Amino acid sequence: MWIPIQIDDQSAEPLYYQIETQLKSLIVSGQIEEGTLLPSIRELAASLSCSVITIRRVYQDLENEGLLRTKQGTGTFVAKVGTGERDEYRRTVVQTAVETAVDTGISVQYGEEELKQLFLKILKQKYDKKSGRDRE
Amino acid sequence: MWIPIQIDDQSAEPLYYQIETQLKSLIVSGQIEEGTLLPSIRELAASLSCSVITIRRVYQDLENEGLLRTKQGTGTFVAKVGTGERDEYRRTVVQTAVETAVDTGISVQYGEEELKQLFLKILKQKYDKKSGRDRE
Amino acid sequence: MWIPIQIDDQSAEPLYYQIETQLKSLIVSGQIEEGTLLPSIRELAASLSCSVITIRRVYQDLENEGLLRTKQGTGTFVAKVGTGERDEYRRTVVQTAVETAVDTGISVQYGEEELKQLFLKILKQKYDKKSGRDRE
Amino acid sequence: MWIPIQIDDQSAEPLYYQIETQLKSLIVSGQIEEGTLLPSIRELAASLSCSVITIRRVYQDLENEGLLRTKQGTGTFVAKVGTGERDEYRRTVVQTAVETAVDTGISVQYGEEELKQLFLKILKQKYDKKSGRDRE
DNA sequence: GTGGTCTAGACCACC
DNA sequence: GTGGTCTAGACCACG
Repeated sequence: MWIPIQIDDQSAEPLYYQIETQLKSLIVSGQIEEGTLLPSIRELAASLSCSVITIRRVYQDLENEGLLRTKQGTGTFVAKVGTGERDEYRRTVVQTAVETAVDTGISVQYGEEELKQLFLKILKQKYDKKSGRDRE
Repeated sequence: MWIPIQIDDQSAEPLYYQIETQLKSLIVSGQIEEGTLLPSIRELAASLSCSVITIRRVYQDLENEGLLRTKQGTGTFVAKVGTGERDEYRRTVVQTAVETAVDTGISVQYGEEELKQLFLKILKQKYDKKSGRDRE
Repeated sequence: MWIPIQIDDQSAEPLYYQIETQLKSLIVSGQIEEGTLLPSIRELAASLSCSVITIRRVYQDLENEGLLRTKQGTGTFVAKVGTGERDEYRRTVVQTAVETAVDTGISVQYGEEELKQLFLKILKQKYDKKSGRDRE
Repeated sequence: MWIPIQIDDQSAEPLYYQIETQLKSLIVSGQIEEGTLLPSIRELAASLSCSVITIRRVYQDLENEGLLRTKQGTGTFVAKVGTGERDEYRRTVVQTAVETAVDTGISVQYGEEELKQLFLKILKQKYDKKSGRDRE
């Protein structure tokens, strides 16, 4: 099974973190359905050209968070979690990011209206670009 | 001179980074005027209960970014930077944070309208709270 | 990997600065190719008999200048920088040194011809010595 | 007596060093004649807006080098030194600067001819500019 | 193994 | 008093 994960070599973010974040997003947003069997640690490591240790950590972390489940000798699956729980997670992640953005604005003395306009501009840009990509 | 910096011991963010970020905000937002003599590294270290080396690093980093200027035997000053440059910096920082927030929303399949409403809600909350504090 | 760096204990120049300057020269002149994995900070510190912190500072400074890229857990690499940028850097460094020399001459009232002859003499000396060394 | 010394606040060079270097140049190049009575420490400090400590250090250093002589209760004079000695000093200072420039060129793999052309270009520029200023 | 952070403490140079 | 350099050594995070 093919998993769409992009690694940015230039980024300062740790490898495991890049992979973990993206995989998490795919799961909680429903782009990978529950019950799905994920690629083996070795496979995924190979396809991302990174160490198995790194992937093992990712799977481990997500299992600890209850998003994955490992069956000995079979592989790693996306766990069945309540829809409410998944939505909760999804909401939390976005909310945190938005709060950070607003806090940043406040910290450098951005006005409420000024910040709102900036947000709306960027929102439009990004979603226009996205729908462009989606149509392809 | 007193500088309002809050340290969060629980945070995963490195100490030096917390201080650096806050000091940077104070400068680029104009809350500390250019030319101001900052507290000595020993003073600030004492008042934040951390090592002088940590403060030294903060001052040095900000000097490398052109926000501070240090003179041996005299002290550390807020650099005189073109207003344009400072505004530019201020804008970049906020824009990056907003972009990250929107990207996060997209990554977990948030709809444009849904994300907009969430943002507006948080924006209102935070600015209401802020104006409450400001009136005190 | 072995890196040819000479330390002069007698010099008034700070240790970190001597190392930094020489490493920078090696990189911008192309004597160390881009992408090369440099020795670990501990290794280099040992081979130069100095503290790891001194080397760490060197690597960090050069990373801030965009000449190196470090990845935690992996090591420190020579960054892939545009050739133009590297040439630009190389030119700037030499130009500054030459300007300083000429300014010094002017400040003590050297005549143009007098300074030129002195330069040509020293140029010849140094390059003759160099080509002698190169042949070895 | 007025002494033409420029202080660069932006420079990383220590204050005392900027002053010392310029004063030294004025003396060894003969722009201030031997026997001249220099301004008092307080006067010079006032006219350069710096600490008397800094000027005291400058006078002290130059006295140690034999370029100045202090008479109790009278003031500080430019010492009478042999012309040979003065020329020797003048030559040394320029030679060192030129050697540094050539060394820098060599360290980043500049070719002999390339470096020569760069030098001649800068030499011409600077002396043309100088003679422009002199004619004013 | 790698780099990243933080500490305490020393000594020097500058003003 | 100020900042600048350097040290030894600890502990953590990453691969």
